[in-house]
Amino acid sequence: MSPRNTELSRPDLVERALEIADAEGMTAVTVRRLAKEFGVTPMALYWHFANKDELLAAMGDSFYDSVALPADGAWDERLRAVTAALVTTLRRHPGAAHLALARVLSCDEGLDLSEATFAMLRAEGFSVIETADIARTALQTAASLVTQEAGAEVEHGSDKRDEVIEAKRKALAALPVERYPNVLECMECLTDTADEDEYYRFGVDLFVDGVRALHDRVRAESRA
Amino acid sequence: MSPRNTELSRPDLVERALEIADAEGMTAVTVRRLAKEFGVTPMALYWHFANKDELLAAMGDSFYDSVALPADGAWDERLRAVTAALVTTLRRHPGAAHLALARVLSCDEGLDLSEATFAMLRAEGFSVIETADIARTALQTAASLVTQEAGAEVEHGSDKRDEVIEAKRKALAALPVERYPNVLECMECLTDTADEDEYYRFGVDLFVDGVRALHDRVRAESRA
DNA sequence: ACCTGAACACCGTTCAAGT
DNA sequence: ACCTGAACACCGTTCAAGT
Repeated sequence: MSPRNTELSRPDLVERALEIADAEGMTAVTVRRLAKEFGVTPMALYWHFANKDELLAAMGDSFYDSVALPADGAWDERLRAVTAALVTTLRRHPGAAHLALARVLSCDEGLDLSEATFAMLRAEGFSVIETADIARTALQTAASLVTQEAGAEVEHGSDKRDEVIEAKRKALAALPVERYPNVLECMECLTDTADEDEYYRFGVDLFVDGVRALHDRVRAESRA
Repeated sequence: MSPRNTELSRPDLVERALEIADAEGMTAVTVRRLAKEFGVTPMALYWHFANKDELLAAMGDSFYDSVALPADGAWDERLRAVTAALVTTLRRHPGAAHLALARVLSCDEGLDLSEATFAMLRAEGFSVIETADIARTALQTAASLVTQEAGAEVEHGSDKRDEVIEAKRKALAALPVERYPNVLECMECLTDTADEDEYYRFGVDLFVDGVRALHDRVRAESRA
């Protein structure tokens, strides 16, 4: 596409791949397409990545570069803070956000984040099993919120998103009112997120509240 | 592969596709592969499905055929029951479970389930936005639990799963103890789910407890 | 109604070769 | 050290044709 005006590099390739994912969906992220973007033959990428999986892994890893781990405050506030921080990074590239899930325990930055979160939860009295589950759920919650946001429709790129959403809305609107009164009542919220900040706050709260309830049970049992 | 001993049909194709997904991962589910399984040319499938997306949609829809919607009990017990019921169906085909997410509001059975769940939440005083978010989270929670279960490694088929998990365990075990003491302590839980029932109970509880906490807040505010 | 044959525009990946 | 050319075994999908 564009003529070679710059050398290839892993970070540049990853960045461009993330942009393509957001613009046209992950299906558009192919070795050949990426090569074309850099004005280079497909096989050139194999010098920088062993294979496509390694490219996807690098894309996943990239999210953990910019996650600030909070050190102060009560444990539940810190848990909320990591979850919110994860949401923030993943939101930068919704189309590729799910790639982060498989990489938490497979890159240094992800491991650092995990270690800090684990330490916090263990110190608060959670068992190893609970700790693993809670930390996994925190990441999963962040990824789900970003990926499943109504109106995000992350599997299609930002190019075709509007028509996909419009089609979905039309399909819902055509539903029989007698049978699906509540679905129709919720139609707006199901196809569009009116207040994004509120949406993410709600989702993170739901998770943290659940953990807090569990925490209270754990404390109650240990006192008994 | 096998010679044509039976006619092609949508349900048979879907069933076989789900089996392939579990055995070898979703990447193995291709039009050509599926055709080969039925001893038929790839284009034969295009009589039964408009395209591959429609096949994937039908796979996703299939999960909602067997979800029992509970009618009695307290609202939180019913919410727990739907979530658990979702877990149960999705667990039948972990490799394809994520396909159910995009289809809740796009097939009759999914819509029926949604309508019943929405009605229950609305009757309990949740707003339309809260209702939509909670219902979405219930499904997402179920899917995540199934997909992210330690030792499930759903993206690789059941054939290569063991070596992938072994590799992951080895990588974690090689980590420096000074830097990752808590990760190492949790290693077992991160690579294997010791008690599956407990794992799912924990995950569903975490979600329902979160909703209950929210519910209490809603009630407290409406009284004020 | 249901399936095939041939063809097209894509994939990821190899390997030897160029500079 | 970094990239190319040619080739291979795959994809999904079309369209006209067979029965």
